Amino acid sequence: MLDINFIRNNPDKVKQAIDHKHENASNVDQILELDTQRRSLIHACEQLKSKRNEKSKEVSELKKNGHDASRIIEETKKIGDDVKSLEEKLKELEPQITNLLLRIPNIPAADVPIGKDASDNVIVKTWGQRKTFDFTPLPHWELGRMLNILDMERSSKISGSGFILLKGLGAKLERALYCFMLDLHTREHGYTELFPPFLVNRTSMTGTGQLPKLEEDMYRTATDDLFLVPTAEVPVTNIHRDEILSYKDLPIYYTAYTPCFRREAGSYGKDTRGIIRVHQFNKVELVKLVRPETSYTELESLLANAEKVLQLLGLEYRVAKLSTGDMSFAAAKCYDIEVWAPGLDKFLEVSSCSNFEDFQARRINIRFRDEDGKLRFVHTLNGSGLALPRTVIAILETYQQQDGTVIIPEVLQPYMREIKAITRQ
RNA sequence: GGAGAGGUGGCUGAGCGGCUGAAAGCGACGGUUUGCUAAACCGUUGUGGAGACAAAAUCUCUACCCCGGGUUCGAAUCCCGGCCUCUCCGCCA
Repeated sequence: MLDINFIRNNPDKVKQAIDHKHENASNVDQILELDTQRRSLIHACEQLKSKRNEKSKEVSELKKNGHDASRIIEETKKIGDDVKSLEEKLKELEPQITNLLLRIPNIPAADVPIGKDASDNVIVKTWGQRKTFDFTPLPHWELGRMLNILDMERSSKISGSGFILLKGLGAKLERALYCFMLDLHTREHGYTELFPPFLVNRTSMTGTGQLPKLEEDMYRTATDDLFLVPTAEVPVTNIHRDEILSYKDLPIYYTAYTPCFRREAGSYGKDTRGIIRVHQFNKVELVKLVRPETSYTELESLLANAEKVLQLLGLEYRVAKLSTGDMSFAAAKCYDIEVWAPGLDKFLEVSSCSNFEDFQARRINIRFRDEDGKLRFVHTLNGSGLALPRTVIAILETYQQQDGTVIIPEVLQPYMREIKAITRQ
C-alpha cells in the first residue's frame, strides 16, 4: 500500500495513477477526509490519556502518604470514560481507512507507457528465429493425445475442467523442466532454493495483495481459513514479514517451485482448449528483496534470469513492457515474457517480472537498517522463472516433427535419462 | 484429538498492580588503551503513532512485554477469549 503521508502530500499523483491504471480504486479525497478526522481524534485522545496518567500518579502519591484520594479517583474515572468513547470512534474509523488504503494501486514508474490495456504494451525485445515447418504444426493438445502424454478427458473426470493429467514422458518432461529451472537459477543466478508451504493463511494473502481484492480467484479451505497458493510469491515474500533485516543481508534472492492454484473466476470461455489456462499448474518463481536504490537494475537482471530459461530451451520469445492499463495493482513496473507457440500461432505469456518498489514491503512490513542505522522499507520484486504449462506447450509445438514425435531440447536431456525424443507410447 | 508447560527488547533472562520502556548478562555500535590481535575500561543501543518546526536535526506527548477483550484511578503483572511454541499420550504417511 501507499504511505498515507505520501497520499496527503501528493493527492494528484495518486489520482493520476488510479486513472492510468484503470483501477476501480478507493476515493482519494474520502481517504484524506477520514484521515483528518482520525488524526484529530488521536490528538484529543492522547491529551486525555496524558491527563489521566498525571492524575494516576497523584493518586499513587496520596496513597503512599496515607491521604484520601477518592476525589481524584472520581475525576480520573470521568477522564477514563471520555478516553473510552474516543477510542471507540477510532476503532471504527481506522479499519475503514486501512480498507480504503488497501485498494489504492501502486504508482507506475516514470518510464511505464501510459495506456488503456495490453494493446498499448511496448515490445522491447524479440529473441530467436521464427521456426518454419514444411507441414502444418499441430496444437499441443493434438500432440499430447497422439503421444499419449496428456489426458484432458480423464483429468476432467477426476477434478473437472481445467486440470492437467500428464502421463509417462509427459510427466517426466514436466519434472525435468522444473528441475532444470531450479538448477539454473541456483547454480548460475545465485538464488537460494526454497520449498514453502502450499497452503497459507489470510494474513499472508493480504500481505502480498491477493486479498482483499481477488478472494474470488482463490481456492480456500473453509474449516481452517487457509488458501491454496496462487503463486509461490505469496509464501516466499511473506517469509520476512514483520522483520528488520540488515543492509548486509541484502540483496536476498529466492527461487521456489510450487504448484499454483487459481479458480480463474471470470475467465470462463477464454483459452479453454488444451493447457493454456488451467486451475492448477506448476511454476518456478523468482523473488528478490533489495535495497531501494538498486531495484530497477535488479528488475533487469531478474528479467534476464527468466529469459535465460527460454534461451537455453531454444524457444522464440518476446518481452513486453506493460502499459499502465495492463499492469497489476501492486506493480510499479512490469515486463511480460511471451513465448511463441507455433501450433497455436500465437505468443503465450510465461512470465511476468515486476518491481513493486516498497508497495508490498509496506503492507507486509519488511524493513532494513542501512549503514546509518536508519530504518527503510526494502523493495520487492518477483517474476516467474517460468510457468510450466505454457513452456511445455511451446516445447511440444516448436519441436514437433512431421511424424508427430517431439525432440527434447538438449539442456533437458540429462533430466530425461538422456531420452532424445518423445515418441508414441 | 486428550493432558500439561510456556510466550518479556537482536539473543538469554529477571520482573511485588503504581517508583518499569522494562534489572542483569550476551551481542552490536562508538571511544580510550594497544606495535597488531585479544583483553580491559567508558559510553550508546527498540518501534509505531500524534503534535511542535517551512523542512531536517531535535523536542513533547502517546502506545507497545504474542494478539484481542475485560477489571482498575492505574496492568508486563489480575480475569476471559484467541493464536503460536514445547513436552507427554492417542491416531497417522
